[in-house]
Amino acid sequence: LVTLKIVAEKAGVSPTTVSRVINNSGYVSEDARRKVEKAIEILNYVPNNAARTLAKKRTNAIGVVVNNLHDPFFHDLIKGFEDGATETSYNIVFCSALGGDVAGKERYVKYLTNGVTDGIVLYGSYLSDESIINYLIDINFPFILIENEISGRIVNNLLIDNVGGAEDAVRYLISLGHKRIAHIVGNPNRKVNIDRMNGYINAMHKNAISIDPSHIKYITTGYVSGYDKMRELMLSDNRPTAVFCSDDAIASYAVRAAIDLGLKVSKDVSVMGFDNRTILPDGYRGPDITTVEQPLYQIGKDSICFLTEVLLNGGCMQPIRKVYSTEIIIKETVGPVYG
Amino acid sequence: LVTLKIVAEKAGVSPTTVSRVINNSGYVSEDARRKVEKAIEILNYVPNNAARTLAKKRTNAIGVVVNNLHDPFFHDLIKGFEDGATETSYNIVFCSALGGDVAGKERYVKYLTNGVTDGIVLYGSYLSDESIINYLIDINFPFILIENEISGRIVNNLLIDNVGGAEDAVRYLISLGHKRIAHIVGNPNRKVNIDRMNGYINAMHKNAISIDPSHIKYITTGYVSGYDKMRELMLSDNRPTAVFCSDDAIASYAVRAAIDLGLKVSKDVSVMGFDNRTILPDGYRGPDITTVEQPLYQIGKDSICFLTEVLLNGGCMQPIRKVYSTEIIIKETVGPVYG
DNA sequence: CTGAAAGCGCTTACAG
DNA sequence: CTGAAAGCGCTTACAG
Repeated sequence: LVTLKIVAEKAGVSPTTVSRVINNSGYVSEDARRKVEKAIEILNYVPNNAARTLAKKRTNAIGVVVNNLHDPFFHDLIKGFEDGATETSYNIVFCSALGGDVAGKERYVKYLTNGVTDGIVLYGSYLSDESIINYLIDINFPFILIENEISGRIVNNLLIDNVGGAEDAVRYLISLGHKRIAHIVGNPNRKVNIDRMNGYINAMHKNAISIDPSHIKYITTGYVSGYDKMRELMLSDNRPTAVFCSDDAIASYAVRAAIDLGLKVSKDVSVMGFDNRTILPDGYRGPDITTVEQPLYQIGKDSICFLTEVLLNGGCMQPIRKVYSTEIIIKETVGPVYG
Repeated sequence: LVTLKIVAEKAGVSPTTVSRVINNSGYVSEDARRKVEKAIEILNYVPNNAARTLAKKRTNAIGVVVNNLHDPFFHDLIKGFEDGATETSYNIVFCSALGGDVAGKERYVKYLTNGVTDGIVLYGSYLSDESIINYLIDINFPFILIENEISGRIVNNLLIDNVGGAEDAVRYLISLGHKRIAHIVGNPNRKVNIDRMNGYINAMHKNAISIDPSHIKYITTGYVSGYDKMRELMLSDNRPTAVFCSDDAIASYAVRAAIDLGLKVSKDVSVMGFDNRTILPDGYRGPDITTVEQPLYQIGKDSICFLTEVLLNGGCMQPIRKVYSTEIIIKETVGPVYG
């Protein structure tokens, strides 16, 4: 193993001087610098990060923690992280917890926050992340939270206006004449789904349309059960003319169900999603889903850039709070109400 | 900041004893253990990984390095890594280099190999990774290489039989009566594409079918140019009846081109891919592509498990070399030759 | 079963 | 411009 000390001996200078040249700090004579650089070259020396971290109390790395990194949902977001990475001098490492595994996520956070990164990006609208967030606050560790929030604690926050976006979506359906609008709700342990449901309710109330309680369906076994919920809705007595889903994955299954029932989507029934995912699960090949777009790429990129700023400015910074607005993307699954 | 020393004071024991209980090593009286555990609990102590790494020369982490983590191609592979992670006690961190950026990849490898991980999984069939691989060998760092190889150096290797898989694919086309079989070749700087091309050539030779040189097309601007290449093939004088593509992404564009030309895929022309990707780029919605499957999930999982073994057994282990075989997956884009 | 001491490989005041 | 020395927060022989 080649250490800084060995480099120093080879170069005929003190370890201090070697340190100065690899950190490009303090005064070093041209002559000394050349000797050190040559020794580094010859010995192929790379500084040990653990030792460096311990001495400097700084790792020069940022951690990104998500659930289910394999999910194609992350496509845009990861691209944002990657592009953010090219604009920061920090190394970026990703950690993934499977499913909604809080314990696994917590383990990674404790790992990353103790001498392996300087800051972390925590993604995910999980209510169950509260303990993790509290931990980060308690140890006063720099982090930025995407798409999550816990009441009463103010942190660096990147949010999407899910309530507003859902409200827009439902208002759009109403503008096309729909009144019997159903809602298929995703996992209620995720704040994002609760917000979107509230947006749905708001829009209905504001337009003085009363909601048939049987028109609100919760998925049970993941987004796949959007299929069953849609089927139930379509076969019910008070069949809705439009269905707003918590996300595109659910919507894709709703569309499949409608098609399998012989319905023509957008004509016989409208289906609207949320997310504007480019990649839908399980090889979906139905019509393109009318949806609400959230700027995931931008958020991913911003999260790295903002966190970099936070780290560089130390504590002397206003907490970041940014709410990204959404946009309706008209595609093929929504049409005017029949008749 | 709460350190081990503070815990020791609080518990009224020496730092040595605290270290023993957090590492569960050596003898500790029940009484001392209890006092230490209580102090840890009260102070909410978490050991500093950098200090630990420096002292133990062991990080208890594994790094996974890939290009373009955002690519949905990684879906199965990442799932494999994640599931592998649940079977090892190592923490897993992912790093992503954008595009074919060797410099970025090298930077991450140098970072990970110097006091941040104990071993790394290097994915990708890039010929240009040679310098990285040589570096890893030179510093004697444990790693496992997926889908890559450099001649003359023996390393832990997880490979896919790309030559055999491609040969099978082309033999399958031949068995359906095809003779004028074209090949659209992906980036020739990736070994995988060269191997598959060799498989194509082998199959043709073994069946004594001569190849029309104009039937071998190289993509130019990424998989999207599969579209143009297919168009050229379909409009050429000696139009092929079947086209074998280096991968499914290219094949998906070839299919798009055929359809846009008014051809019926599988009847007028057969298209075969490689990878059996569940998620095709850019919202592909054509027929399901007949292809060759590689067990990416298994490989991802195995890579973590094998590397864990290597790390636990120190140097005293035979190098790993495993070649995974492939399987033809018949879907909708291949049919018997016309007439 | 326990603790004092040295050491892991760096950095950073400090003195010159 | 340069270097000796202390220290970052742990672990691990070693002696008891």
